[in-house]
Amino acid sequence: MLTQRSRYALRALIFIARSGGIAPVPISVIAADQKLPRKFLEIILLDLKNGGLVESYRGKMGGYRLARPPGQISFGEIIRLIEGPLALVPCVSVSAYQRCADCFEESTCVIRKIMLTVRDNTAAILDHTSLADLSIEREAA
Amino acid sequence: MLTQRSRYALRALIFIARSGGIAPVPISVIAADQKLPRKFLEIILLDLKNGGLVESYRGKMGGYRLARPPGQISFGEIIRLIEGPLALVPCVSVSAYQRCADCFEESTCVIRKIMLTVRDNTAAILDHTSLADLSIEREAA
DNA sequence: CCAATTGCCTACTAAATCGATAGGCATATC
DNA sequence: GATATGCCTATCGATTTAGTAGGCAATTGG
Repeated sequence: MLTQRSRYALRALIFIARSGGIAPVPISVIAADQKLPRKFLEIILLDLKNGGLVESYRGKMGGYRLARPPGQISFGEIIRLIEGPLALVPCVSVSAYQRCADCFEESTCVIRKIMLTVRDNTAAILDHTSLADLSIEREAA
Repeated sequence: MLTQRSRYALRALIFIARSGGIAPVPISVIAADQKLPRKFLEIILLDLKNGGLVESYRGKMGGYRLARPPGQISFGEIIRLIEGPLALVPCVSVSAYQRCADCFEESTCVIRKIMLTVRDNTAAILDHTSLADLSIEREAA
């Protein structure tokens, strides 16, 4: 399961993407609309900023904007940034590979084999879906 | 990422499946061969027993055996038992569905849509691979 | 019957993570 | 210079994680 942080991050980014004008969106607006704890959201947005997904502007009329076009921000990148690797075991992670402590031979490990398949499938989906792919909601709205 | 518990559970079960004779396998043998903390492994095996995946026998000549043929024990079932739901968000879990607290409309939620796709793909892989599918290792050994 | 070997049960613990909250400083706008 | 914004530091309680310790219960072999 994803942590609350990741879910909040996704909702905040989707909200920003949809509010997608030129004017930055203040934290308080995001928090109010999405019903997220304001102070907690601050921390998350700071992480998103440090991760290069959003830009921030201070002072009156300040707030947050996407750092790139929504089509270039994938769900995979967001989740990796906030949650960590998509892989279920370290030895199949691309972004954070780590050999298992007492692994005899990776190439013959059954666990690794199936976990690699899972990772590749998951990554294929999450990395090819971006904040621009919000078609369902647009139809509904 | 999976917890250590889940990884240990997988390794223990695979080891039991491979030692797959009539005689039960003692914890100490599993722990020694797989280099797992013995006492910790006890707890995990108890969970696997309570979850109906293994049977235990006490006393001399005691130990653990699979409760079913290896072909009927899937990776999905093991992971769900020890780790919890495969789903990344509760609202797409089949085994532990839960509506999101402040979800307006599930059918139009973008996050839900992609997470459902991920879950279905993951479940398809993990539920259709069982302890009987150890072909790679057999080839190598 | 007794000793050895095995699983089972209870309790405990140290460390990390999770989900926040509080308060004040820095900066930009009007 | 008041106000609205983001930024930084610190703290907190609850839960989870990854174990460890010690002894009781049952089964088997001699």
